[in-house]
Amino acid sequence: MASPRPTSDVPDESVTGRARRPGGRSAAVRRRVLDATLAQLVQHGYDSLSIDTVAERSGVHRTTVYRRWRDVGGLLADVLHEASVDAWRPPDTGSLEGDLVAVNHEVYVALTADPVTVALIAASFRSEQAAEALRAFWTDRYDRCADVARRAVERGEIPAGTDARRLLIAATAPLYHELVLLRAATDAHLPELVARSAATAARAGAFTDR
Amino acid sequence: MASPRPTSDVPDESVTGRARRPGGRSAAVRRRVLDATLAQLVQHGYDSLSIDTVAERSGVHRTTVYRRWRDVGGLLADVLHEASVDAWRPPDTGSLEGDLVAVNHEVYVALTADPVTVALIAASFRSEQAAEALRAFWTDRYDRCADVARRAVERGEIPAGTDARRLLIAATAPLYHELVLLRAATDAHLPELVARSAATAARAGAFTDR
DNA sequence: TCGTTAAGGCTACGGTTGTCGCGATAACAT
DNA sequence: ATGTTATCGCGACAACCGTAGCCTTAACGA
Repeated sequence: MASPRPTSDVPDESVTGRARRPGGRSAAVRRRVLDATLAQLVQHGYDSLSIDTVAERSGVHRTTVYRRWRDVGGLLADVLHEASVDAWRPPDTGSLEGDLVAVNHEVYVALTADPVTVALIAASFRSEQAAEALRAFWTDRYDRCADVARRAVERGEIPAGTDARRLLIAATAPLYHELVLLRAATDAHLPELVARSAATAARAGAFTDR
Repeated sequence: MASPRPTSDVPDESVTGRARRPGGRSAAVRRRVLDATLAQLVQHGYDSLSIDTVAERSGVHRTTVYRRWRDVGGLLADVLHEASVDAWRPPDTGSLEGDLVAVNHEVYVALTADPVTVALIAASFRSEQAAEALRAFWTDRYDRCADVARRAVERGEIPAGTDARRLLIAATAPLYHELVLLRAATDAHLPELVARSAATAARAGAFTDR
């Protein structure tokens, strides 16, 4: 006994293509596969994304991709994971309305110009990994956005006790609803309109507990 | 010439499994297939839904189902189409808040207890037919909900000029967001909470134009 | 340097998915 | 009644998807 060899510990991050021998080759494989995934997605859209196309494009063997990422959702989850390890902070424009408008513009761009976001949402219905990655990503972002509400309270714009998460969701959800679920005609100043509504609502105390 | 034979008119509703000879056999086939689709969905979930399973279950040949409905999205679109031809009216409880809460309870049930809704959303990412059917369904429902806002204006609860669609979306979108996109822990009184926020916002004039 | 072994490459296989062409059947018009 | 033809059933097919087994390569530790 004694020395606990790392034979079967490693928490379990094998989920996102993480390897126990990440040096050299494995890292190169991951890089090639993720690059190929993103390139394929950008060039030919979500429907073209399959393990096979990514494998061929990356030059990595089919079975290897299957083993490490399991399915398309796994690939996208890893892409998102890599992209979301950043120092993103919510905008700080000096007013609640300004902050919310800025956030919504980012959401708008993500939903209309960035194929990864929509692809991940689509994949989340067919892959538990994708769903989990998306949930984690959004939770993280909404947590970081708590500052927006906190600052607004400090400035006296909105009542103390305002629930930051509810406020942020009220500000962004209609955008997702229109663009992702309804796929309605995209009105270019919808982000502003929705953000302003949410700000008004917050000022009226719509998101205070109880 | 003369007599315009119905050889190739029929607008184009062939999209939803509609046949040009709907009598007897075709009608029976449609019935069996739609019944099988719904039964399969209820019993084994969306993932189990494929043209093949539905065909086998219904006793209709694979190729026939492929020809008339094209893909799973087409099947679900037809199921929805059949189910949504009803006389649904938005609730009329006597107050805006009451109406919104009632609507949200219906949405909540649809998203947590009715497999068709979520299945259709999932399918809408992979099938143009499903996306179109969903868009049409929601447009229709939001249109009917305009009464809720109209009555609230008449009662003097909210300002004239309130945009009914924006109000309704503000009331329901956070629910879709939490349950469908985030798949967050389902808080049983979330529908009420969100509806009340929207009512407060509407009273504060958050949804008036400009 | 060298042994251990995780990870990648390869081949092969069975199941599923979507399509095509043909012949049979029955809906509808005359 | 009878002819036309839309629709269905059928068999076959290629393409794709996911997995298993086995061998090779190279990461890592001693």
